Amino acid sequence: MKELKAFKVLCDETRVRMLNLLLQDEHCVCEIMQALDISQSKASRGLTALYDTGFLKMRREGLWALYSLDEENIKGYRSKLIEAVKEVLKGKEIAMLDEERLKKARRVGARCISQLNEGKSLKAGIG
Amino acid sequence: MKELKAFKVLCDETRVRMLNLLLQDEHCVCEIMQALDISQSKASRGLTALYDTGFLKMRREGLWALYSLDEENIKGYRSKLIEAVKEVLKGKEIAMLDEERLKKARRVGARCISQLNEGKSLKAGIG
DNA sequence: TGCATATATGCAGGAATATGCATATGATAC
DNA sequence: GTATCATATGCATATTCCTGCATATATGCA
Repeated sequence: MKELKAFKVLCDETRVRMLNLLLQDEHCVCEIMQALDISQSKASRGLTALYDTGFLKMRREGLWALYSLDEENIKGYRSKLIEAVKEVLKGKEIAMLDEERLKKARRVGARCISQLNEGKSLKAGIG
Repeated sequence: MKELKAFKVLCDETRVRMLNLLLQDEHCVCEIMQALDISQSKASRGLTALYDTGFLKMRREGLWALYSLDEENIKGYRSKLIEAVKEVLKGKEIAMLDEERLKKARRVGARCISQLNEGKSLKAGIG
């Protein structure tokens, strides 16, 4: 029963948090990894899993892989699952933290903002 | 995030089929195991898992453990998940088969109906 | 008391999953 | 071309999950 893969992908806290962030806007892997404070490989794998199960779509822009909700595909059981996810994360402290960190982690230039913030001697200009 | 256990319990085809059967009526372990054509321990564990995650309630009647939907508890994310399950099983061949077999597997006497049907020399009276 | 029945569970083997590390890939800039 | 960057992925390990088998538990009946 292939539909159960969609349930399975949402058993994982990291992936649920990712999906939650992507309900609103499109984001690249490095934004997500900063927002959730996780490793790059974890972020990449999680997003790929959500993509493979039909929740997300992806487009490339330069070096970035930009993931966003695949609205066209969010019908039937997937939309019910997303509603369930929303219910679960509603008012959760961690979800708010994720959103806070996401705000500070926008992809704005040739490098991710986190590096721009931390690095003192980067030449890259922004916006 | 304890709510994710509810997602996890529904990653398994057997448990999803169980829940589906119990959306309608109360049933004992032996009915479920016959309906799904699975082992007793598998049936028991599956039902226990659905119970532990708040989908089912249970009452005892003699030797039987009678499981049914815990309606009181099916609010919020659990109800969304159940809707998702319904969507997934809607029109599925296997779900129909489960229901067919369930009809023939009612608990009606001192023994499960399956044994009553197969055994030729059982004294137990029915109904 | 002793036996039969329905259910629950301890255990073990095997399968599936998650994840860090290192590296590959593919795009961009110089 | 080389170097750099964002992302993806192979590998190895740790952990979790599933399930059959056997057995324990608990109830009912004689």
